[in-house]
Amino acid sequence: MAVKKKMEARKRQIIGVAAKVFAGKGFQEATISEIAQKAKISEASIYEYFTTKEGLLFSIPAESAKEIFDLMEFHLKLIRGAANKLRSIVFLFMHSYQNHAEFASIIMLILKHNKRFLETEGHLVIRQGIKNINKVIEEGVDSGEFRKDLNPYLVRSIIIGTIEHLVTNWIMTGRPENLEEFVDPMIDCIIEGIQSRPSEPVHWSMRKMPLEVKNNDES
Amino acid sequence: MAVKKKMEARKRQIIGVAAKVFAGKGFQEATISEIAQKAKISEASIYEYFTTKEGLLFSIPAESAKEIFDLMEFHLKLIRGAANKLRSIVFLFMHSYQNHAEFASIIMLILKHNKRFLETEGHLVIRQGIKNINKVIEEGVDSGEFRKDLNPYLVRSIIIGTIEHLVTNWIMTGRPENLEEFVDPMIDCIIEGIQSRPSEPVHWSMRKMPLEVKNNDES
Amino acid sequence: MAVKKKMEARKRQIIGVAAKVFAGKGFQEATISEIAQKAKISEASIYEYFTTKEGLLFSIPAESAKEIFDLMEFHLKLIRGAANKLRSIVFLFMHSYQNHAEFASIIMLILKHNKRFLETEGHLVIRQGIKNINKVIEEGVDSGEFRKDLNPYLVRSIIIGTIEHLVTNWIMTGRPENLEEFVDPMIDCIIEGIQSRPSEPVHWSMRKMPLEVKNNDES
Amino acid sequence: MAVKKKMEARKRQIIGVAAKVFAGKGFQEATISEIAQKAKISEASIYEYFTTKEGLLFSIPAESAKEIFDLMEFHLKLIRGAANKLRSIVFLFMHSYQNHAEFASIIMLILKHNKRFLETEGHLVIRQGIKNINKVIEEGVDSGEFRKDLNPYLVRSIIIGTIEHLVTNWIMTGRPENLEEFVDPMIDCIIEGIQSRPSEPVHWSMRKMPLEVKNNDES
DNA sequence: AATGAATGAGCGTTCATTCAT
DNA sequence: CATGAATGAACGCTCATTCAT
Repeated sequence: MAVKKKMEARKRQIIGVAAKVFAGKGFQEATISEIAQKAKISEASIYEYFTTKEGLLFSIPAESAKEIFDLMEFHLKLIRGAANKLRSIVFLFMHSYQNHAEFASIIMLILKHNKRFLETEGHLVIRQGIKNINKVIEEGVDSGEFRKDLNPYLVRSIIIGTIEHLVTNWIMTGRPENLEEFVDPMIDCIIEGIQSRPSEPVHWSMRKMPLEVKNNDES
Repeated sequence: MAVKKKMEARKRQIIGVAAKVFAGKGFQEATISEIAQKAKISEASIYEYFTTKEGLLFSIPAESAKEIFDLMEFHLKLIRGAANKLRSIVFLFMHSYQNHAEFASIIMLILKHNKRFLETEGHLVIRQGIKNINKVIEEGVDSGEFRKDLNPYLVRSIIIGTIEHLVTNWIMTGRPENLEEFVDPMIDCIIEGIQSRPSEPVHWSMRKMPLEVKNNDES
Repeated sequence: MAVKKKMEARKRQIIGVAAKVFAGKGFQEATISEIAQKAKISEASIYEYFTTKEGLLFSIPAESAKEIFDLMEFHLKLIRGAANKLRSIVFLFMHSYQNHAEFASIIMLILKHNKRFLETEGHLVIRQGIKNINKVIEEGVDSGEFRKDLNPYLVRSIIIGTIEHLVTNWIMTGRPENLEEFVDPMIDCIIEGIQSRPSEPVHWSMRKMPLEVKNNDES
Repeated sequence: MAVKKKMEARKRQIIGVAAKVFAGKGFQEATISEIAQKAKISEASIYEYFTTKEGLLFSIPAESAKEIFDLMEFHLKLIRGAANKLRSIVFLFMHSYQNHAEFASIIMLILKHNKRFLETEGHLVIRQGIKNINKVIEEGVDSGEFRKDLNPYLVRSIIIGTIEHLVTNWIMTGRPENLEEFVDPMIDCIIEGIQSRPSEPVHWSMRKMPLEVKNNDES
């Protein structure tokens, strides 16, 4: 058991170092040699824990992703109203990416475009998470909070696409400094649309319920 | 003149082949050797036209992108109303990507994440094109068609992010088969929002106006 | 320890093969591939021991040179008289080059003209050795054995230049077969000059003190 | 005829440019492309005048060498005394190298070590010139000016070796700045030897006939 | 005579991966 | 469990040289 623990710890350590290196240089530019050096381990030893370089890459998001989506699921149970749930989801994404820049880099710049990753367990977690978004949208439609004629796949694509675009831009250019500040305007925009209206009745569900009242202690 | 033409033709031919290969295998997986073979040319000759493998890659979008954005600019002059213009823009993107799958692959899966590409002339064209979207949004805000409190960067991000997400998904999974059918729902969604409303007055600008029939007489 | 030894042995083996190949074909004409083949090792393995082809080249003289110059220093301590010391030095050079033709080739035909080699540790050893010649000349001047008005740099240049010329010629043409036979006439010539004299008093220091059991019949 | 002239001029121009490039970068680092560019000619055209890159290299010294050795022959006829003739020869070499640094570089760093060059017409000229030195030495021996027991090959090697060493050092390090100031001390040294003598009878031929005002202080 | 275009032939170097110890 | 040592397998890129025009 202690042995298993140790192995798990070692594995996590390698993943941590690999995440840094992959995020910094991309998959191809990164080398096992560099990862080994920075993890103070031999190259050969890395192959004791991971079958290939790509296998190591694919192992990176598993934990973080699970963490995020578990948290998401937890939050969604506490919140009422599809709009507020969406806001919570978007916030959680933005917050997580903002505070895990390496994770964000790896997801947005490397894994998102790797077809082999799609069949990975790491991606399974992500797919599960995305289903939650679908569920919330459908919930909103069913409850009458959202328009009946919505295409949930499209709405989900708008939400995720926007998030990914903002995060990718943030990674590539460094701007904007604070991703979270886009959460509210973004949700507002998606909920209400960009069209101006004579008189805008504020639906109850639009009352912002700030997420900030959570303690987010990440080391 | 004929000489120049010939060189240009050769160059274009190489670009065409390279686009296919890069789109099919990604940048790293693709080899100059394969491109040369398929272009029925020697590897060395490729280096007569392009300085490096990456230089060749960066040369691919230049023309197509310019074509698209020129067309976009042309259309935008003919269309009245910011919403309709946005619809036109989105349609043009979707249509172009749909009909240039390789171009789409290269942009979405390879170039979008290459920092060196950002400083390329190919990217300059794209940046110019994106400015047009900004302009349309600002125009809509100024004319009162859109809400005054919009953050144009955000709106642009929603539009581009959504497009990129849909296109990327389309490339990665093969579905949905028809990108263009997303144009109207997407624009509707973004303009009106996803919120259901008691009575939804249709703003004049929401009247769908097919792109092909220009000249919109708003009586 | 045994491990270190093995690596060192391997390294030396590669150096040995490389010396042969470089000496035979010159630097550019030689290929890593050939060296690897002859050393019965993979090309990649060579790069485990040496960073570049040039690095491998530069590693060749290090040991041999050190050996020679150490021996020189040892001998110089045993010999009295600057002239005899010079004779010893020249003999040692000629003897070494004669018996290490590859080493001679590499030094004379390849390294001597490589500016990057000047900043190498291998060259450092050589510079140290040359300093010894300077010291002997200065010693001879100080002791009155040599003329007071000598320019030591010039004298050294005469000695080294002559050696290099003879050795280079020997490498390039194969003649003369025996380099060592030039040692005595050369030193005599440099010590006494080529001028004929009415009566030539033999200074005590000119008594040849042979390094080897050479028969020097000075009648 | 005018055509021939033009071709000759063109050839000389190419040689001039090639000399600069080869001297500056060495044979391997130099490229036909660079030479062509600097000569404002196409690469292909160079091959109208020279069969190969090496052929071009070998063509460089022909003229300059002939010039020098013709001049040498001319001078030697005017001078009396083997020692003075040697002085003149050495001066001519040093002077020529000093004033044709590129020529010096090419001879000393590139051609001297090329076995194929030995069979070239360019080398023939040089061999012819060197024979003159032999002749002078033999003349000196026959006339009694030099010792009877001299090995002319050795003496010649001392002279040429020293020159080559000084020139090579000058090229490689940039010092000493004035090669000519070595002529007198060098000849003195070789003629008289480095040995100090109780009373030095100055042979008439030793009267220095300074070509330049010496004063040789090199650090 | 001049050259634009094309290429054959190589080569050094990198790295993920394996395996005996 | 850890790793030192070895390597197979590529690949991008360079350049001297050729030849049709």
